[in-house]
Amino acid sequence: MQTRPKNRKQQILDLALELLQTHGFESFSYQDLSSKLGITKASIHHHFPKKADLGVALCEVIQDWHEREFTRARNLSGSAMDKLDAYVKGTLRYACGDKKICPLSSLQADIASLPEAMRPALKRMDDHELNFIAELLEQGRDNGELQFVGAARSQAILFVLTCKGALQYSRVHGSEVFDAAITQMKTVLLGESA
Amino acid sequence: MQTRPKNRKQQILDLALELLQTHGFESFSYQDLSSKLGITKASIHHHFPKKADLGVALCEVIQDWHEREFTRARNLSGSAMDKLDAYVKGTLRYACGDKKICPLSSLQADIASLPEAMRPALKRMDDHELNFIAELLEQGRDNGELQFVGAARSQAILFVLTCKGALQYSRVHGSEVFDAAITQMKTVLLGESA
DNA sequence: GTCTATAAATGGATAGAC
DNA sequence: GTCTATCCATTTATAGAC
Repeated sequence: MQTRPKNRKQQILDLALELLQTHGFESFSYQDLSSKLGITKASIHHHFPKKADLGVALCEVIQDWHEREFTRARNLSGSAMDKLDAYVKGTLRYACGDKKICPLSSLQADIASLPEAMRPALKRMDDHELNFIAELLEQGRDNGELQFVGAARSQAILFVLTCKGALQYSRVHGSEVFDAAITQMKTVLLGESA
Repeated sequence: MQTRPKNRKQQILDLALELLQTHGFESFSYQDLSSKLGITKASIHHHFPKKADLGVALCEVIQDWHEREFTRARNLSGSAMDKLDAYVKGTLRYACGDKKICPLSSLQADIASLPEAMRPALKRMDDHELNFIAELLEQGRDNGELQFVGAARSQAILFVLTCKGALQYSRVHGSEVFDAAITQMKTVLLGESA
């Protein structure tokens, strides 16, 4: 309802994140941002002088979001599967929607053209996420709730790749692919009894 | 050794495919092609007037490659797992290498900015590939070699997403991720006895 | 913080000579 | 089939007024 938004910088970041997830970092321009926000390109440059600056700021946004979401999922009172579900449905699916993919997947796809400054941040976030999922899986196996062989980290890789790949496929083929992938994944983890 | 290559058109397509896998369709230019091939942009336009034409031709190249590879894998005398392995190591891994991802993954990532004419081709190829893997999985389950629950198509989704996601991750994090993902995947399919 | 104006580079594309 | 030359639009980025 406010004509003058309290924080223009945040507004730019919000839109940039959306465009990152729908089009990719190299495929949206300051033009896109300025026209959709109703301000000029020069104004965007005032907040983020170079596109690499915007990219680094975007990485911080994603990192903060991950930390909040991981803490939220960890603190749930339910089972390990409930927490994994909170990650998949709450974090990934909610933040992505039908036309968006995971921001980290988007950055990975553009890796060859990405500003140098963004790469360490990307690696760090990927690792952070993988560790979080591995922790939940380990927990679930320890209390007899989940079943899988080998290192929790290996199973975490399988889990994360499936979720993110499912989002990418769904954007092209519809959400049934996402549902099929997640259901199959859960069935396997719960011991193949279904 | 020939100074005048027999088929310039094919040479352009070969390079374009590589750039598609390393940088993405929107991230390589006629400039890139021309400088690396030692001819001018105008010459590339002679063979492919618009970039969408090049894109459609690229889809045909990928489709042909899939058909050859799928036939090759089907005709192997080994087990279902051997055929899946031929797909993973022979088709995907060989064609992608350390710095390349699956061309279909690359196109999926760029879907929002892709020329209209390429989209139906992408959907068709994704389906074709999924059907092929589902067929191998079904075969393996029927002869008692592989174990999984539910529809073969659902398990095929899991399988394909894992392989392609692993390639994408490996480009950023190194090939250990690829190996870990594939090993874990196979262990699950072989009945979790390892 | 936002604007106008503009620079400098790049990308896709075409015309016409050889 | 390849070249030179050129066009037009877009993109990143900067200078300076308000």
